[in-house]
Amino acid sequence: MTGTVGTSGTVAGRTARAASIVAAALEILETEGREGLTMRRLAEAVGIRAPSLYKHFPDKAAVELILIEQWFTEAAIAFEQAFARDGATLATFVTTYRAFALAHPHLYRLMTAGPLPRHLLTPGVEERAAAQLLKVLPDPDMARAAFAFAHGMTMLELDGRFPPDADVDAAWQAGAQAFRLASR
Amino acid sequence: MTGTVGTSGTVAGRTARAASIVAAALEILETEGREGLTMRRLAEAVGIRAPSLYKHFPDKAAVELILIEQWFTEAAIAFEQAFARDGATLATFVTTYRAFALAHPHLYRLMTAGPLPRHLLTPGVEERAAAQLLKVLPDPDMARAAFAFAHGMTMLELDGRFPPDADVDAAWQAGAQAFRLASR
DNA sequence: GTCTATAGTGGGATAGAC
DNA sequence: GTCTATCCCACTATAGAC
Repeated sequence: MTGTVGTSGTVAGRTARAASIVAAALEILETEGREGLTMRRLAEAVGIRAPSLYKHFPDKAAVELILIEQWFTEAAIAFEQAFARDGATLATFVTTYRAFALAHPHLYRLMTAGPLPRHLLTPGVEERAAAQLLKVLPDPDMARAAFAFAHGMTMLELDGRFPPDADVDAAWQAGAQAFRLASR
Repeated sequence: MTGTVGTSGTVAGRTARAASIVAAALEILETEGREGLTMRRLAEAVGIRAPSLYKHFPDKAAVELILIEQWFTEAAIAFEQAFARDGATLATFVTTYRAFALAHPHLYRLMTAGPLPRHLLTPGVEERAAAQLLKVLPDPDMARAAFAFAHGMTMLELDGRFPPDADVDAAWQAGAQAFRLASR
């Protein structure tokens, strides 16, 4: 039981081929980054020719959007599990945030680069992720500031912007401490 | 007295033509963004053909590097002046930081995207900008955290990632408040 | 649903004449 | 220092046969 039915069986409303395209896209993105994810490269990984991809997705953005949606949900689940395991604290939040981003740097960039096409996202996907932070920082403005801190730290870390001698761990902790103080 | 001497007079060690190329590059970058800045487009703005650019700069990266250097210095000056005028406070820092980034969004992206080629930067350029923040937040870890906050807010704001109903001003203030509390 | 062929666009950079 | 000509690369996407 793999969930497929013949050659056009569906899993979550997508054909098996479409699912394999998304899987390949994830693999390429994670190993080669966003520039590495081209329609030619993607087709090659799946074992077909590039034009055939357009029988399954209208364009490249559609493939990327599915990755983004999938991983918003993955992130929300990661936060939910971490909170259940280690307690819903700011420390847990930043630790989980950082670990997620460092484990999937290219995916993280894809998810956070440019405007979010909210009108194309499944409703609730974004809220589910955001709700986790609001659990530990109920004030929306403070929560957004803390989110910005986490995002900024992540980008600076991924982009290698901190000087070689910087103690990045300590900076994460200092920021968490600041927002902990402010939330009391 | 414009500082030029004949057709190859130098200003700060660069020829007049090279200076006009950099000026045009800035203009294009600010109005059309980083993708708009191509060697063809740049040459057109200067009034020459693209291959001629390579008589003045080894490659495109060299042109971008000069812009980055120039504007690191501009940013440092902006902070120094703001501190002198409004006092060296965290509030002045975030206000100046945000204003600078919003006034030059494409330049800001260029300056902060990807690894800093430190070995190519004039020594002291980066330090001068960083020193300003250390005046108000002497602990280097806390300073880095506050810098990450400012960078994150800026990127989220420039990328249009905040929901339409978010009070971005309030988020900036909340973050500033958090780091102010933590620095006491 | 897959293919071949190709359109259309754009980019950075070099060679060599003047 | 400028030009013309050109290379070589890459990309997204479409048309139409099978």
